[in-house]
Amino acid sequence: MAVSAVLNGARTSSRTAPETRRRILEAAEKLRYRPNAAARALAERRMNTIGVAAVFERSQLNQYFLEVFNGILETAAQHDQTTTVFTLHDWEKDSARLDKFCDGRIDGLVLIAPRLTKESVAALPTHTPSVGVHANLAVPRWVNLESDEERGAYDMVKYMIELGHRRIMHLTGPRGLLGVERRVTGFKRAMSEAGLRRENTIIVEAGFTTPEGYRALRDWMKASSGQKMPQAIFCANDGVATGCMEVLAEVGIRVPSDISLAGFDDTLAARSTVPQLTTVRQPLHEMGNRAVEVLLERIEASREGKIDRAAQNIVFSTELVLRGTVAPPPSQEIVVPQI
Amino acid sequence: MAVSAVLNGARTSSRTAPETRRRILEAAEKLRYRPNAAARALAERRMNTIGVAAVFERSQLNQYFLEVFNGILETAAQHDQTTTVFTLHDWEKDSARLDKFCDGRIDGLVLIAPRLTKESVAALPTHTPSVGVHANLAVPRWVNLESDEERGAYDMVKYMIELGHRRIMHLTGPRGLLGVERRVTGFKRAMSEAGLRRENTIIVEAGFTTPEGYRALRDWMKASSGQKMPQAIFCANDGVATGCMEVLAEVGIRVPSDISLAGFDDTLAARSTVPQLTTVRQPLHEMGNRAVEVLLERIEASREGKIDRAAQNIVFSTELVLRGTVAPPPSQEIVVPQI
DNA sequence: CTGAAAGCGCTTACAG
DNA sequence: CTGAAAGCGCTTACAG
Repeated sequence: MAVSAVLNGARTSSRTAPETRRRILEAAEKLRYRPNAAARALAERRMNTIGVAAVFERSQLNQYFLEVFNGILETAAQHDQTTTVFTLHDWEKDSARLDKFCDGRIDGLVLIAPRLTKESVAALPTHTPSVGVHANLAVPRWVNLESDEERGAYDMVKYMIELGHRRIMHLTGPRGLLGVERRVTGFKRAMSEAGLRRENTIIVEAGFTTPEGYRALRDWMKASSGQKMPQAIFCANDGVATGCMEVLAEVGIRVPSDISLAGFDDTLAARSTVPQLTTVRQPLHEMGNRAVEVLLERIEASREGKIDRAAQNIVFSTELVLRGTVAPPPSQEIVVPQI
Repeated sequence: MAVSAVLNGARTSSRTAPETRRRILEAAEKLRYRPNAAARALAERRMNTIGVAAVFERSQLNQYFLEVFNGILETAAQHDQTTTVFTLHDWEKDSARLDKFCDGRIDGLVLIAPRLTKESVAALPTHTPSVGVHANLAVPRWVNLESDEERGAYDMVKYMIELGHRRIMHLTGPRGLLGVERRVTGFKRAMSEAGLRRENTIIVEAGFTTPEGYRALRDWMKASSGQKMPQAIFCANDGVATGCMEVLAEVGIRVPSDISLAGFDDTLAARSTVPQLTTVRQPLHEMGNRAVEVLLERIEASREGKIDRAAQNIVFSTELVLRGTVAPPPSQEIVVPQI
């Protein structure tokens, strides 16, 4: 008892005699004593650990994940929480495994970009507090952090239009995902507000990775040889935009003098191209920070018995980041070259 | 007892009567029973968790880390181990904290690119098995995974020389680090074997990040205005090479027709530039895989009382990855422009 | 085949 | 101010 009190310092009122205290400290030092985390966790019923679940594939090392994760690590460390990572291969199949992780080894869970279905929502852990970042659907009694992607897309496309662009392509992420559809909606809204219709609007599904961006643009160009190129391409994310840059470089179309190109997210990838990408910033790092704060609040609440039943969406604003890949359109139309 | 035996299945010989077994399973199902990980850890004296320690700064989101980490996660998951991450701000100051993490919450620790000093080596956890990846110095009784960086550098520079390059710059990482010095050594060896001396050899310290690469080349050019540009630049890593591409694009020097450029590591960054970077591949993902395997062996050994006292270095080979940024030098010398 | 008991290493009322 | 005791939820000999 005395040992526990002394060693935990502030935790309990230290009402130990100085001499006893000294002896305890001395012995602890001498023995290189370290309290055992598992035993403490068992007694206190808390691990001081939060879990992060994400799909993490070798093939698509994920800039997006890295930024959010970094924010999570930062805030977790500030609160003396350690972070453990659970990798899934596939949200559809693996969301059942989530429940297994919630076996006392973590106090709460943040799900990064989960792709949930109605069934998998039912399988979500119920005893362990959790929050989502960019979840693809609303979950009852859940907090989800998202950003105003529609607005971001709208702002970017409007900016392109103001520069004089008319014929604009949108290379989308995997259709059906909430965030993807929001970007499509923003794109369409900006186009139609400017009176630009069908013939100027090209929507092609790509994905979220650089190879997918490369493929999508290349395939479209193959199929459209001899037609007019778009004057600008608004991409699903920075990775896709990078893929586009490769295609364009290969065929000798220059960015931004011949064609404008914009990304989304503002990940490290946006600063790794030459010229650097004009993009829509989502505050991913801050969202990671916030996810942990919210989660910690929920953990605290559930400990005090007041389970927070209010579902809420926390919406972050997006921001245009103007760099080197968007410029006024060239005076002459460019024709899709033979590939 | 019976419950434990049944639920753990293979673990103990299941010698339970079918009827008892059925009842147990049924009850477990009905109650949605989940064994408590902390209690199990306490009883079994193992967490089935490995720790990963790395410096993880907001400012320099680290491609290198991401690749190694991904390999670690993969192998850990295969062995049903969870992975927890400890972030340090600074190896020098924080290596004392490492010891605190080793309080029973992890069974072993992998240190990613630790920058150790003699003092911090002494403070390294002794009871918890650990391995290093790219450690900067040899630690007694330790396993360190590294790659043949000298050879990688040598091969790349030799390749440049064979293409006809004579005046070659090496933009180094932070001087003093083992890996950095090895690359410098490989560079120098290739140069001197080819009979290229001082006047053709330009060594400038940069760092490991894109902004540092940008700064270093730009500063050098500022100070060298009117002199001859190098015909090729061999960079400390892919991030630095990306920084160089930015500078060169700004001043209108084309890669690779005017100047050749090579990176190191073959991270995602090497595939995000246009044209893609010619680089030296280190098998980072595989090194992450292997680190976990070795660590798990050591954990097992230490459990069986046979502490493995043999220090060993596991050396992976490097490999030239020829992409788009290295070509024969131009016929005319290029002069450093005024910046 | 089954169950009572001790122990893993802590924390937290509680009685002195 | 101090220490004996119970309990956190498991596993593992051990005796029946």
